[in-house]
Amino acid sequence: MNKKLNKRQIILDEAAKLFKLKGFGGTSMRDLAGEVGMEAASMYNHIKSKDEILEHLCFHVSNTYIAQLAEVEQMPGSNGDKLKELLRRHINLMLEDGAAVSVANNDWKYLTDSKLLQFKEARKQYEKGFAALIENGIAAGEFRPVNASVALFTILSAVRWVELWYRPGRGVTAQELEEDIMAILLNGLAKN
Amino acid sequence: MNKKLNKRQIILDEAAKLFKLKGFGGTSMRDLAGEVGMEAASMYNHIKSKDEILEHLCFHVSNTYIAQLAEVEQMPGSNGDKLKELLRRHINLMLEDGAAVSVANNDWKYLTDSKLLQFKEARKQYEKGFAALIENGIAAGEFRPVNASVALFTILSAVRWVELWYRPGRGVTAQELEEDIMAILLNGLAKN
DNA sequence: CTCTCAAACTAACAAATGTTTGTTGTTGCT
DNA sequence: AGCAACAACAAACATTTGTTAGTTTGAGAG
Repeated sequence: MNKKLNKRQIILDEAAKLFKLKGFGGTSMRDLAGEVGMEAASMYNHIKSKDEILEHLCFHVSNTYIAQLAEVEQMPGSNGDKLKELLRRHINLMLEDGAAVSVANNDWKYLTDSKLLQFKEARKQYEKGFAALIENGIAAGEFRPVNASVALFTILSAVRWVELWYRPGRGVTAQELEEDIMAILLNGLAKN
Repeated sequence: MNKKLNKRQIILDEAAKLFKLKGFGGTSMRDLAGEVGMEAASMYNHIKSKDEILEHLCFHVSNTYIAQLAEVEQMPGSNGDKLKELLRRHINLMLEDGAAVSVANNDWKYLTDSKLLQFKEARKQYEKGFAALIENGIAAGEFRPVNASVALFTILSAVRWVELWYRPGRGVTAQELEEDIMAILLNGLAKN
């Protein structure tokens, strides 16, 4: 009974890796089946369609992000503290589930119709919550009075390279990574 | 005689827009032909293949970046000045040629064989030069002693949202944009 | 042993893909 | 007018695509 869920999970995991590597359009069901170790047709015993795979991966990520936002919003502390914690969790998901995050970042545009709308909406919700932290921080005098949207996208984009670049054991630990990124974004690169 | 170059340019420009919007794999030659205003087969009077289009777009961008690096390297001034100038030009190309930059950022992985290698090499060269500026700046005491690679990718990624987000007349001018981004990256978001 | 049922396979499908072929205007030069 | 080069077209191509149908396999339950 959980054998089925297991095989399904293997397919989803392998799909995330392949989509990250070769893109959604560049990955055929036969490619994926080869990686999983069965024929393409056999996978349809476990998944509904190629689109369903993409949807699962994208919404797994967006749901996690939104849940993290909700948690952080209800924490005590300054806006700076909250922003830092949200960013920390944001980076963490990339480190733990890099392939899925990569797919959600790059291949979401291949979602169809209502699912595409739904995903865009979810992303917008996350960005709105993120921006609110920045705006509140500016209003409270914690942050520089920059354009909040510019700051938001600068920060969110800044951390995107993590999923492209980071591999465990590359001389930089996850902690160092988080610290350096947050140091640059919050305190800047210039010494003064 | 320049009619041919003209049509070819139209195809390349339209391809950049479509690839940005729907991805390389998600754009068929018939889609593109429809946008250009001819049949798919007719385009082969102006271009060699779909791959050639992708190659042109990708290398146009990478060549420009590398040329800008070479120019800035030979300028006088501190490492901070050079970094600032290179970043300014980097952002500028995104503002002026956003679609092509988008393709080079997202669809380069569909390049084939030697072209793929070549592109990766070009990117590495650009990153190396960029990183050298940061390292020299740290050595000279101009910058915080962070990991140069982390700083490099944080900065390069941070500006990537520009091509995804920026549209002229969205309330933020190109100047404000550049200033705010550079302020955050160089001086940080936190007030102190 | 036999029945069952999920999960794998082979084979085939229709649709879409990038590209080639052969042909037909159309333009400009002599 | 006549030739040459170009640029558009329709039709077809071989392949690849995602997916379905029908069949076989194999393990567990009675």
